[in-house]
Amino acid sequence: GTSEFICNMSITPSTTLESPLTSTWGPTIPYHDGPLVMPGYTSRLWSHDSQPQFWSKYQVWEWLQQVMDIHQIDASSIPFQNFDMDGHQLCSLNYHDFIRAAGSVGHILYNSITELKSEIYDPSVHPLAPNVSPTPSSPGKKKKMFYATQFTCILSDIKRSFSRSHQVKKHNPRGTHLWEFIRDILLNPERNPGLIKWEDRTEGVFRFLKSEAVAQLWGKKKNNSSMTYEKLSRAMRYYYKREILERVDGRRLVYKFGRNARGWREAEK
DNA sequence: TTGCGATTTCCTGCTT
DNA sequence: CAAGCAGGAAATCGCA
Repeated sequence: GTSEFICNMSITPSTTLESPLTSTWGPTIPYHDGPLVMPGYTSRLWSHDSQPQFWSKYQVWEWLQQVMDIHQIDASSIPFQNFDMDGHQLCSLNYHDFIRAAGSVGHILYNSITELKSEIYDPSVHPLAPNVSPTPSSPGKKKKMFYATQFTCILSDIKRSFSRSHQVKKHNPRGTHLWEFIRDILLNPERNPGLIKWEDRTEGVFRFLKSEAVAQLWGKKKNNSSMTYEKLSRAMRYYYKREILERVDGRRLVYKFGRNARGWREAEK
């Protein structure tokens, strides 16, 4: 096939709509299925390549989403509010803390963060032919960790491709659907510049405060500069039939999450 | 290449 | 009148 050069991470100058949201919600990174597995797959998922110790709260939250996604676990199965912390705090948690905070999923999260803390990935190194010295300041022990990490990556990839072919179909990675995009804005008040607001948090009722701004942001995510609230709302209305949203009549710009919308509740034990 | 899901685009008509 | 809301119909796009 034709191979196009996709320039998707263009950094646009600040506009009135520019917000912290856009800097971390870049477009999904395209990739082709190369060899057997992809090198550094895990690290590639994180747009923030910084060390977890320096993550912001939002990055921690993003990491949670990614880990849950990789392991095909529904995001609503763990209480995200237990991870309302920045990277420094996250890194200070021990194994039992993770179990306490996330139950059975705790060990997965613990393994992931331990892995990320232990080594800096080098995506340029192919795991099947790792003949590059890792980092300047890491002799023997760290080198071993490096290979262990790469091995874990391979395992993740295998697990992932296995899941892909044998488990529940998953058309899009988490966060690419409109309702998830909306939900994620709602769930990050500190990064939500008054775009959408909860009307009834426990009932899942919310209202657009800046409808066109949200549409622009959505358009930006989809690389569609001509997105409007008019068109976005049509997509929202399609969700009624699928019960991802419930109808709220009489109130303009107000919607409500339906039974098929996941991960918006604050505490479901 | 085809099929399908999830929008995107456009539109007519109705409501606030 | 300007925004929203309702849906139908058809076009797109990415992915399997």
